[in-house]
Amino acid sequence: MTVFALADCNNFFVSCERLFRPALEGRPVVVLSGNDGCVISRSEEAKALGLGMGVPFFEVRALCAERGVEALSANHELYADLSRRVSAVLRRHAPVVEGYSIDESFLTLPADGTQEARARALREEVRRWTGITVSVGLGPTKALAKLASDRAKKAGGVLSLLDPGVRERLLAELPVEQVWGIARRSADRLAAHGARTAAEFAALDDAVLRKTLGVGGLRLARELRGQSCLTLAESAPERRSVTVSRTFGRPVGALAALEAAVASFAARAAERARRHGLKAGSVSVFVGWREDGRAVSDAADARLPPTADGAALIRAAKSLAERCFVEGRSYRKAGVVLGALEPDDSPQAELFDDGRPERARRLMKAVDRLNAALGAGALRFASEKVSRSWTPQASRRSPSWTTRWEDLPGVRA
DNA sequence: TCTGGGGTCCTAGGACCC
DNA sequence: TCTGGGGTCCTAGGACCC
Repeated sequence: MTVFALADCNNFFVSCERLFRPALEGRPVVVLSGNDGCVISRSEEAKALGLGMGVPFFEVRALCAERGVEALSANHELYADLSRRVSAVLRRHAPVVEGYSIDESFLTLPADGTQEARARALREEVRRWTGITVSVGLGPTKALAKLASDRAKKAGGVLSLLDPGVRERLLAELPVEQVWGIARRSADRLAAHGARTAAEFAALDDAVLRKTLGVGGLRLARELRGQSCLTLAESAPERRSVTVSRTFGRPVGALAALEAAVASFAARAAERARRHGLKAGSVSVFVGWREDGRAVSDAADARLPPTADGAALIRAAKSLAERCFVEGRSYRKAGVVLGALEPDDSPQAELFDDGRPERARRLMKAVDRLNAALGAGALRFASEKVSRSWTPQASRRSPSWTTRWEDLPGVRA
């Protein structure tokens, strides 16, 4: 028998920033999303000031200035690298580690009474080796482990919900919308059946659960009862789609600029697909703008012979952008989604194959190698460069301390 | 007047997650 | 004036097939 554990990095993005700027320790710090739009990570001091998760930065800018809050633009390159390092340590402690998000991993531990000691040891090693603090939740199911990790932060870093009595007390007082997988819509529907706490939710009749929230809801309720329904993914599931999208730094009204943005997104998406050894059989482009104060969007998509060739995907994306484009609209964001992904290992001969796919494959391989050696973006398609007027703002970005030679921190004795 | 039963595949949209 | 970016799964309904 095994138990589930969830290791969750505390205030992850802020913690990453502090690693290389210890002066931020003990001070209120927030990390902002693209265009410095929203608050997406907060230090404990920032939370104490009442800065909420996901609030628009412009609403709290004055408060931040007044209270000396350090606001930083997100540096995902740095966070991704540190996330990999944390996972590497976790893998030393558990045979199966399922990366759930950039800052959370599920793992299993043997149910032999040593779980809490193991969890503490793991937490200590992650801290010592990476500088990141994790909270660990233990439970007989994934949903309960997740719930335990939420509470672990205030309980010394490790919390177990393996004891049924402890579990019952917690679920009885927990508002149902704090359960993993239950948000407002579902909470409203559950309230109609008189279930407002996690315990009341778990106690609902199976048929009612199925009818109200579908199979997912039923599974979740069973998980809260201690009956394990969700298994640990032994290996990462095949990726279904790749999206690259951005809110523009300033509105885009010209087709040429929109096409340049979309070309750039398609190139990045193609790179990501190649990194996963995949090719795409469909491309979709979406654009967003504002009308009477509300956000509206449009999209167009197309099938194409599966490919990971940047040039082919750029061509497709640009023609879709043209299809979406309407003169006079002031676009605020756009994105490219690659779908119908499949492994790129079987060079399935195309009908009327003239050797071009193979040449494109070799070209892309060379581009990827050069960009890996010289730094991302060293080599780009000309169509990306026509206009960069759409580039998002990120004026408060920290250096990529661990992934770019030119950003390597220096140490003075 | 009465209009089957069972299946597949695809897509759009809803809901949720971090 | 200013609200991110990247994902997943499920469901309902339409088209189509025998």
